[in-house]
Amino acid sequence: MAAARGSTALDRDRIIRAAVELADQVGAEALTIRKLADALDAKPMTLYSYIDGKDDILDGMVDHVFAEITLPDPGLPWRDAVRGRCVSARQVLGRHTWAVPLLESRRSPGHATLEHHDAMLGCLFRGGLPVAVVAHAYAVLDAFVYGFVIQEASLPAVEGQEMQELAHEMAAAMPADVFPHLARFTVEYVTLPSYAFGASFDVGLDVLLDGIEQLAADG
Amino acid sequence: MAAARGSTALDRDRIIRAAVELADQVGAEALTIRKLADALDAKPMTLYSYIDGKDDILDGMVDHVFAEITLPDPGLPWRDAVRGRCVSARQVLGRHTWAVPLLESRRSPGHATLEHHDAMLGCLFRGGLPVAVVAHAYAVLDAFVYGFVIQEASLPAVEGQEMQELAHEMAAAMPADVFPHLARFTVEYVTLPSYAFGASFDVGLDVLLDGIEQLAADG
DNA sequence: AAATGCGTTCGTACAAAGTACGACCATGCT
DNA sequence: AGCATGGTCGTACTTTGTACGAACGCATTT
Repeated sequence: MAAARGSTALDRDRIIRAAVELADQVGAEALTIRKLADALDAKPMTLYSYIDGKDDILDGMVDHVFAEITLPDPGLPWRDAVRGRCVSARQVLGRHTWAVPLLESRRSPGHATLEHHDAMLGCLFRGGLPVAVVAHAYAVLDAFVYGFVIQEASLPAVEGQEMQELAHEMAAAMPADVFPHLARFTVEYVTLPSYAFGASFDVGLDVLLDGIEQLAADG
Repeated sequence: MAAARGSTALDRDRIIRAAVELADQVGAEALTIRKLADALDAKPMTLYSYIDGKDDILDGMVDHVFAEITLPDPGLPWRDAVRGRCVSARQVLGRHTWAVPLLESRRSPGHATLEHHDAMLGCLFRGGLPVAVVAHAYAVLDAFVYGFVIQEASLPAVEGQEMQELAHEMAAAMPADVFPHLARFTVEYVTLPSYAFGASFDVGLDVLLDGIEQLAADG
């Protein structure tokens, strides 16, 4: 009964956690039952006693990621609370970039996911926003966060030394006569040492929060 | 030499177009070389004369989708032009929901993709926005569009009769003591006949455009 | 005209992956 | 002791991408 190797007994949660870790390392496409089993010191078929096929694992992984995101702090004004959870969401999804595309395909939200959504709505309600504004705020903020993370993930580099080198390469390779504005943008902005794609996150987030406050005030 | 069946001769473009069509019907995960070959009245291996593995097809598909998006109209004020292209982008990506997750994983942007980005930057530059604001505007708007499409795609229904029925089911199944705010939100808002998730798109888009104008004005 | 070569097509086959099936085995209950 | 139960996993089937090389048609060279 006691598992060999120093490993703890297998259970669904341990499998999910190992899957998340593996996906962090090799990406979601490269996550296979066989590798996962290896990582758990088990054989592929053994996992099937605890999980209901690969889709079940993916569902569990998404839920696990949601659980990592800090919930909006109920003690804070709604704006600060929401801001905090959006920043956290970006961080977490940035750690698990494979998760964002998965959010799309998963059909059955887990407990942590629902919990999370509930907390967000509660925060907005407590802020006194009208229902319609709550709905828009929710949709719009999450769209922004998801989309931003997708973009960050698709960038080969995001800032710093590596980014600069890459930007210079790109600038050199970019045919300025075919894509003049792209070329200009790269040379005039992306190659600057101060360039950081991520800076746009705070800008966009604050614009949205301002806008939502405005909607609530007009409402 | 002339292909049998009424089909035109094979070439890369025709393969990509068929792939897009197939993905629209069966989804990106279910897109296989074999099915694609069938759709083209060819055998799997035949495709490899024109394309360089499946990844090449995926790259081509992404580029094809970009080509479908209406470019910002150079004759319009930047705000209207950008707005128009964002609306178009949402429509196009909504038609090809499989494309959004793909944007993340693809590494080599095609010609249409670059063309598209160039046009967007050109539009913003012509509007007289400072480079930094252009960068933020670009990042923030695309984040919003991508993220919104992802969310729309993950919803089982989005509005209308079907949505209402589903919302009622959800409301009935939702344990109000565990997820009170989610329950309230569903009952008070989602079940309304007027509910339409998509309405938040315009709200968010205008908030962002307002914010960008403001950034530009502040210098 | 014959030979040569090149581009296209595709039959075959292999490797990787998900997972159904059923055998094996330790545990605990009667 | 005998038996049921639940976890483990060896085996094997299916689906996928794609390497390999044979077959074929056309054009160019000799």
